[in-house]
Order: sequence, then structure tokens, then C-alpha cells
Amino acid sequence: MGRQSDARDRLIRSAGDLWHSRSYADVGVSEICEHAEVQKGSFYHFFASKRDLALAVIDDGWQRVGVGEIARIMTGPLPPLERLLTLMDRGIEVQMQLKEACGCTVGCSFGNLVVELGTVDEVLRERLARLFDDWAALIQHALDDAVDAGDLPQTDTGQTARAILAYIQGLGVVIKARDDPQAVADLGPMVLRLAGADPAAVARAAAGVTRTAAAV
Amino acid sequence: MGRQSDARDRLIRSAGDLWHSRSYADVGVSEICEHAEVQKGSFYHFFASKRDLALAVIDDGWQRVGVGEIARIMTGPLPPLERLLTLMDRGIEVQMQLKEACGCTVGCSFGNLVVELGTVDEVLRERLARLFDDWAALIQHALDDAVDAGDLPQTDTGQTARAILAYIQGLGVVIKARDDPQAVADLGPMVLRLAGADPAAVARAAAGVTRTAAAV
DNA sequence: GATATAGTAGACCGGTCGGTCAAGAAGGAG
DNA sequence: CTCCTTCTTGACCGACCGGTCTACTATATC
Repeated sequence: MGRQSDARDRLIRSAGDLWHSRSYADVGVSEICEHAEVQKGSFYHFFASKRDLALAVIDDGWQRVGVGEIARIMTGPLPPLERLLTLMDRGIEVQMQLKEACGCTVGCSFGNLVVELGTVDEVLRERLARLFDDWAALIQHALDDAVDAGDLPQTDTGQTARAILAYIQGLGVVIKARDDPQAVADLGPMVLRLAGADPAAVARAAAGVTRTAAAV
Repeated sequence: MGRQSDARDRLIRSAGDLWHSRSYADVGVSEICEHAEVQKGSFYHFFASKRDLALAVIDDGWQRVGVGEIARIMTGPLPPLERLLTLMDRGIEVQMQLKEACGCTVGCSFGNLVVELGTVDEVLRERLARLFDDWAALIQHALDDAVDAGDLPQTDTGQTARAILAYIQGLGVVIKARDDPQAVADLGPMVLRLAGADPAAVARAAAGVTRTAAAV
């Protein structure tokens, strides 16, 4: 009953894009409304507050990026170590697309929110912490597969997964400082060192990715 | 001629502390003035703008932390790989002290500014990018020493140094999300994997650090 | 002691922030 | 058609933002 509108989705999309390319504090509710072509009153019909919108943006983003793309890569058909390399490659690729679209290097939208709001808004921080846990769990999935396949020695894969997530987040910070995703493209494959792969396994994974790329 | 005051230093110190524990946007000029017990008029006697203060905060901070502490560790008398372990240990230690003081986990002050302002203020971004270069150079110094000492195989130490810096920054993000520096204390030593050290060298470095700690 | 300079004091400014509100339009259900 | 709900519109609010300005005080130098 009553009419239905996609204004809510437009607001989430606009806020996500604007916050990602600038910062949470720098983009106000009014600007988000303008960008989404929604009036202020409508905004507060859908969301109780700016923070409430942020929660929706986080959920929506993780659904698309995490549950969608990252999970597909980390649990996909590729050999496990190649999945990690694919993840890093894909990350750089996305960052380059975003730079093309936004005019600057934006880093990880989730990491950005953690850094900007982690100490300021406890609710957002906790939501993002859970998201990071989910992310690490996806990485751990690939690591477990790698151990099972004999590509990795027996280790604490949970710990290693958290280290890899940290490395990914750090790459986001560093490319943002340089304003150049390409500058760290060579740092992506080093994730295999962090995973604990021996040189032979690294070479095997690298060859596999090259083969896959050549096939495409 | 005229009188001299330490108000400028108090402002830099206050701004650095407040921004580190909250965020650049969340802490305004007025609050910084209150905290430093300086009037607004005096603020704009010393600094042309909020951003100008930020530049001074960055310079001051890097002088103390980077040129002071990090350089001392990375070029110090310890075996090179142990220097890396010391750096990570010291980082966690500082974060725990800061958590005690601020009530929350704050991460890296420089990384925080990169993330919050990197796409918003080009001048600050460039300053921070140079700072990261300096930081990586200090790490590279230790890596070069490690290669010379035979603790590390021949590699591109510049590349590896940038990877390690990224890892450090990522740890900053992750602990901020968790609000718990201790939660990643076990991730610090994994920096040696990233450095490319073989298990034997890792064991040697770990034993060295333990011995040093026991000696103290 | 005169004077120029460094620093202090704090009222004030336009603009923007997140958020509110009252009124009304669109549209499915009865 | 009526009614109720969903959604829209845009003026409006107090608070706070970064920054300005003028008058004033302290102090080193001559």
C-alpha cells in the first residue's frame, strides 16, 4: 500500500560513492540528497540519521563486494594460492577503475570508515569489526584449502588470514598516500610470502595465474 | 624582540593528540585552542589555517617518531631482522599506551590522516606521501643490512620495504577496527615472512629478541 | 623610557552542518 | 470513490564550523 520508490537505494548508492571518494565528514546529508536527487525530508523518511545511512551503506557494500565478489574468488574453482593472487589483482584493478571514475585513489571504503570513525562512533566501529571478521574468514577458507592441497605448510590459518587482511588494508592506505594504485601493483603477489608459501609454491601459483590470464 | 611564548608548541601538541584520538574533521580549531589554553586570536597568529597546523603537526610528529625513534631502531646495533621485530613490538606497545591514555585504539596518526584527507587535501596528501617514502627508506636500510649479513636472500629491498610499511599501516587499521592492539600482537612477527626470511633466519631472530628481552 | 614587535583577548561573521516539521501528492486496498 | 499509507517537498532550526578583526598587553632593543 502507498507508493513505492527507489529513493532509498539511490541514497545508499550516492552516499557510498561520495564517502568512498572523499570522506564521511566531508560529504554532508544535503550533498548526498542532491546527488541522489532526493529531498531532505525524504532522506529522513528513510533514515533516522546520517549514521543510520552509514550502516545501510556498509551492509549494502559488503553484500556486493564481500558476499558477492570476494567470496566467489576465495571459494572458487582456482587452486587456493591462485585465488589469493586473483584477489590482489582484482583489488588493484578496482582501484584503477575507481581512480578513473573519481579522479583520485580512494582505497578501501570499509577501511576508510574504520580509520575515520573507529574512535568516534562505537556502533559503526563494531559493525566494521564484524565485517573484517567475515572478510578474514573468507581468506582463511582459501588458506585451509591450500593447506589441504599441500601448497602451504601446516600453520594457524586464522592468524595468517588476519595478517593478509591487514596487508590488504595497508595497501589501501599506501596507494591513497601515493594517489597511484599502479605503484603497488608489484606488492600484490607478496601476499604469498605472508601466507607462508615456499618459493616453489609461489612459482607454481604465479605460473598458474599467467596460464589463466593467457587462456582468457 | 617582542615576547616569546610556547603557545605554538602547545597547539601542535594538542592538535596532534586530539586528531590522533578522534579525527581531523571531528576536532575543530576551537576545541584545540581550549585544550591548549590558547585563544582563537593567538591560533591565527601562529597558523594561517587549520590545514597549516596539520602540516606543522605532521612535521613535528615525524621528527619525534620517525627521525627519532624509528630511525634509531632501524639503523641501530641489533641484528637487522631483530630490528624489524623490535619495530613491530614497539608499535604494539605504543598503541597499548595510547589506548590506556585515550580510552580507545587509535592506530597510526599518519595513516589516519592519509585515509581521512588523502583525497580531500592534495597538499597534505603529498606531504604524507613523502613521509611514507622516508619511512620505507628506513625499513629498507635494515633490509639491506640483513641482505649484507646473509640473513635475507638477494631481493628488491625497496619493494619489500614498501610492502612492510603497508603491512604496518594495515595493522593500524585492523587494531582500530577491533579496538584492541593486543589482538594482533601475534601478527607482528609475521613481518619476517613478508621480508622473505627463511624459517631458520626467523628462528634465529626470534631467539635473539628473546635473549635481548631476557637480558633487560 | 620610547618604540616596535610578538603575542593575547574575545567578540564577531557568514556559511554549513545534521536534523525537524507541516503540508500535500501518489497510489494500492476496500 | 474513499481511506490509509508511503513518499515528497522545501522552508526552517539551533549549533557549530573555520576564520576575521580590533583593541590590548607584555617584552626585548635602542
